[in-house]
Amino acid sequence: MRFVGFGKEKLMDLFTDQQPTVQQIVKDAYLLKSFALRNQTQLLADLTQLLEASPLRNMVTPGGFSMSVAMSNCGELGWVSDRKGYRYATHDPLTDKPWPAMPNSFRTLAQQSASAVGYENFHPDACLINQYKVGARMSLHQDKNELDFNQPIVSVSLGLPAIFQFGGFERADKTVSLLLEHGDVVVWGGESRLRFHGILPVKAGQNTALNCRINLTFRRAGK
DNA sequence: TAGTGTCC
DNA sequence: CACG
Repeated sequence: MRFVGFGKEKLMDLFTDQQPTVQQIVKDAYLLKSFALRNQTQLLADLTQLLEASPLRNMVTPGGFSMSVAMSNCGELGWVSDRKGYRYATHDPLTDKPWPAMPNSFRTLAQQSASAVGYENFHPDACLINQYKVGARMSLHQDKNELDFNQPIVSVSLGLPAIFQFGGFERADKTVSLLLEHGDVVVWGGESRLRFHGILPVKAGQNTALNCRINLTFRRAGK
């Protein structure tokens, strides 16, 4: 086991599991390196298709600021933000149509990721698609608009690398930083389900097929 | 506070 | 770090 010291709370013990690609972070949080690479061709094809139906758009926060991350959704429910607040909606406010169905390639990856770290009954009904162009960021926040915190969060990273910050249960708590690269998956649930997390501004990058970072976040939003 | 501008 |  390799201890990685991070500040006052010694937040992180990071160690390698039996599977060389799976690392556990703090409690009930896992990094699966390169886990999404196997099916990436199908994944990207499905992504392109569903974004034609529900395009990426920059949503507005309740405070009135435009988010630097462009978003869309697929699945029964989609996360939306506007001046009224954050919530899940069955329909895309841009098209007034239901969000595109969650492709099998998406669902399978999410469930396999969750199973790989012990969440055997993950049934996502929502997939938030985040596009980070160079410079885009996501400040520390909690995923707490879902109805059932017993199900984990599965986050899939594609394209440009980014630094993921994983914190505590208050915004000011010490955070740890993880480099998330193309194909990496982060899963957190249980006692870590409501930890603050965020993404530092994405830097102009390497020679990737995508000139941006795409993040797929799978959740059980409804009951 | 799922942001931003500004100060020291 | 204050601001809304």
